[in-house]
Amino acid sequence: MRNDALRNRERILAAAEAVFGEQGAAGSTEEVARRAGVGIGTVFRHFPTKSDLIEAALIHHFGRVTERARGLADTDSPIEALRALVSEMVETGPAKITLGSLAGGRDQIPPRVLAASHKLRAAVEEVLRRAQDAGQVRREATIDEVYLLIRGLAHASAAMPASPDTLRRAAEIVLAGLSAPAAG
Amino acid sequence: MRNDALRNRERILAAAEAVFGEQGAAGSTEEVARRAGVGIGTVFRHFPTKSDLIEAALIHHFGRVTERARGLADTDSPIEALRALVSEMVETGPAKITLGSLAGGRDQIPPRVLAASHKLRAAVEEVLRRAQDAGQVRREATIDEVYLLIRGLAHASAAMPASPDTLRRAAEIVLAGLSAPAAG
Amino acid sequence: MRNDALRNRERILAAAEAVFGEQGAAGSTEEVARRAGVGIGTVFRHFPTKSDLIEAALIHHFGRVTERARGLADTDSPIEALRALVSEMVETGPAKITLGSLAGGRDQIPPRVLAASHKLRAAVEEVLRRAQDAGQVRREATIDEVYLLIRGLAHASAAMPASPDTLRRAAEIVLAGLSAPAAG
Amino acid sequence: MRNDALRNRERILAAAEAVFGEQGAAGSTEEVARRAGVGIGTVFRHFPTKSDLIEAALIHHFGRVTERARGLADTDSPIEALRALVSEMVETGPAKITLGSLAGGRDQIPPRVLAASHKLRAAVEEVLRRAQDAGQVRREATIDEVYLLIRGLAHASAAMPASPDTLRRAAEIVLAGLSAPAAG
DNA sequence: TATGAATGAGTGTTCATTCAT
DNA sequence: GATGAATGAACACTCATTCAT
Repeated sequence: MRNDALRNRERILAAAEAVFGEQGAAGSTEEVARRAGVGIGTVFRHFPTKSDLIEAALIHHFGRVTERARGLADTDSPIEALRALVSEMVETGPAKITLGSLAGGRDQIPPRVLAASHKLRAAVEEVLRRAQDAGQVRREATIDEVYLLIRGLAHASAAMPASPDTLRRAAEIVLAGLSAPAAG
Repeated sequence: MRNDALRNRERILAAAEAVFGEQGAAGSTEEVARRAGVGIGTVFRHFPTKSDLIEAALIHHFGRVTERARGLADTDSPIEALRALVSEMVETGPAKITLGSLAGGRDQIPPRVLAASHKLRAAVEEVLRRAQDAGQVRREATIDEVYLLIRGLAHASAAMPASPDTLRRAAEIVLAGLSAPAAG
Repeated sequence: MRNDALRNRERILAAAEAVFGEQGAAGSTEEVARRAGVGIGTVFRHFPTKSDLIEAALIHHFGRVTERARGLADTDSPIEALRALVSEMVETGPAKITLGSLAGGRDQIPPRVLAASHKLRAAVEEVLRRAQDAGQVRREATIDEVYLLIRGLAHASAAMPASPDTLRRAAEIVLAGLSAPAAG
Repeated sequence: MRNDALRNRERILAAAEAVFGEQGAAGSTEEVARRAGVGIGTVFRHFPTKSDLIEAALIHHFGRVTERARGLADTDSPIEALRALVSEMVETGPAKITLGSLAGGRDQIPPRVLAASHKLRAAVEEVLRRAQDAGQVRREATIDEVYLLIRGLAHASAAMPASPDTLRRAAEIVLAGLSAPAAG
C-alpha cells in the first residue's frame, strides 16, 4: 500500500508540473487530479493546500534541472557546458514552472522553494566558475546576473513563444557578453 | 460630466496597472475599483469585461514605454540610448505588466494588444538600428532577440526581485554581447 | 416644454410595451430608454420605478383593448363580435403583455392594474351578454371562465407560438363550447 | 454516497420546480439551494448552469404529467379521461412550470425539453384519439388546438389565480366545444 | 427638464478545501 | 488510504436607481 501511495504522489507531481506549466498558478487542482488519474481527495491528502502542491512541483522541477547542471559541470569545454545549460534551461519543457508561477510575488517565496532555487543557482555557479577558470568567461561576471539572465530568457519565451532560432541568438548574445571584456 | 468620466477612466487604468502589475491577471476587479476609489459598476461601465480592462492597461503601459523609447531615439550617443532603454524597461514600475499577464498565454493575444506591442518593438528597433549605424552594435543582431532579452529581464526581476546593481550588470552583459563580434 | 414631456412619456410607454412584450419583466429599463430614444434618467423621471413602468404599460395596453371591445359591442351579429374579439385579443401584438408579465405573481397584482383589467373584463362581459341575449351563447356561461379562456389563449400562443390556423381552431372550439347546451 | 447524491438531486429538482413554478425563470438559484437544504455549490455540481436546472425541472415536470396522461388513457370512459386530464394539467401544482418559464421564448427551446414536451403531447393525443374513437369528440379536432387550450388555461390560471369552480367551467366549455359539431 | 455617469446590492459560477463513506 | 460529493467564500458581471451637471 505504501507503494501505491508513492506512485500516486509521483503521478500527482507530474500532473501538477504539466498543469501549472501550461496555465500557471491559475491551473485548477481538479485538473491536476484528473490528469493524475486520482480523486481530488487524494491530491489533498498528499498536498494539504494548493500552495503546497505548487511548491512541491517547483521543487521537483528545480531538482531535476539542478541534477542536469551538475552533470554538465564535468564537461571538457566549460563554455560549451554553459551554452548547453542555458539552452536547456530555456527550452526545458514547461518553462513556465518558475518562481513566477507563485501567484504574483505578493507573498514571500516559501523557504523550501528558495532553498531549491539556491541549490540550482549553486550548480549553475559551478559551471560558470569553471568557464571562468578556463578563461572563457570574464572574471567580473557573477552568478547573480547570469542566473537572472537565464531565468529571464525562460520566462520570456514562455510568456510569448519565440522561435528556436531567436532563442539561440539571444543565448549567444549573453554568452558573447560574458566572454568579452567588460563594456561598461 | 465628460470630465469626471475621463478622470475616472484614467484613475481606473492606473489602478489596474498597479493591481495587475503586482498580482498578474489573478488580481481582482474589485481591488482595482477600490484602489481607483470608484464603485465596481463604474469599472465595468468603462471596461465591459475584465479582459477589456487588462488589455487597456497593457496597451496604456505599452504606449507610455513606446513614447519613452521614441524620446530616446534622438540621443547623441545611440549606445547610451540603448543602455538607458534597457534599464528603464526593466526597472519600470510594475514590470509584470507584460504580455505574460494575459492568463496563461493559451488563448490568443488580442489584436489591439499585439498592435501596441508591435509599436513598442518598432520603437526599440529604431534605437537598436541607430546604435548599429553608429557602429556600436554589430549588424547581425536583430530586434527579435534583443526584444526577447529585454522582456525576459523585466519578467524575471518582477518574479524574484533583483538588486539594481544586479540588473545593471545583467544589462551590461547584454550590451557587451551586442557590441562584441559574434561568439557562436 | 410640456409638449416634449408628453411626447417622451408616450414614446417611453410604447417602447416599454414592445420590450416587456418581447422579453417579459426580464426586459431591462435601459433597453426601454434606448428604444424610446431618451436617456435612462428620463424614464425614471416619468416612472419612478420599473414596476411603475410595467404597470403603466399594462394599463395602457388594457385600455386600448378595452376600447376595441367596446367598439365591437355594437355589431349586428353578437356572436361575430365575440369571435372577432377573441381573435384580436389573442393575436394582438405583443400578447405577452398580460398580468403574467408582473414578475411571478409573488407580489399582489397592483390595484390600478387590477382596475384596468376589470374594465376590460366588463367590456368583454358586455359583448358576451349581447351574444347571450341573442340566443347565440348559452346563459350559464359567465364572464369568469370566458375571460380565463381568452387570457389563456393569449398566454399560450405567446409562450410557444402557434400557427394562425391552430389559433383559429382553438378559438372555434371555445365558441362552439359556448353555443352548445351544457355538456357536464 | 451515491445514495446521498441521488437524494440531493431529487431534493434540488423539487425545490427548482417550486421556485421556478412560483417566480418563473426569475427565481434565483440560491433560493433553490436554500429550499433544497443544500449549499449553492451542490446545485451547480448537479446542474452546471441555471439553464440546465430549469431544463431539468421542466423535463421532470413534463415526465410526471406524461405518466399521468398515459395512466388515464386506459379509463373506461374516454371523455371522462379527457376531462380529468384537462383538470389535472390545469390545476397541477405550480402550473407556471411550462415552456413559458424559459426566459422570454426568444432563444430556442432546448432539444431535450422539446422532446419531453412532444412526449406529453403524444400522450394527450392518445387520450384525445380514444375519445374520438368512442364518438365523444368530433373527428376534426386535432391535438394542436387541444394542447394549446390546455397549456393556455394552465398559464392563465397561474398568472392570475382562478377559483376551482371557474377552472372547472372553463374546462367544460372546452369539452363541450369538442363534442359539438363544428361551429365555424 | 433631460442626461448619462456612478453606485452597489444581487446573481450566476468557480474552486480550494473538508469529510462521510 | 482513496474517493468524490458537499460546502461556501470569492469573483465577474448586471441592472434598477440616484444625482451632479
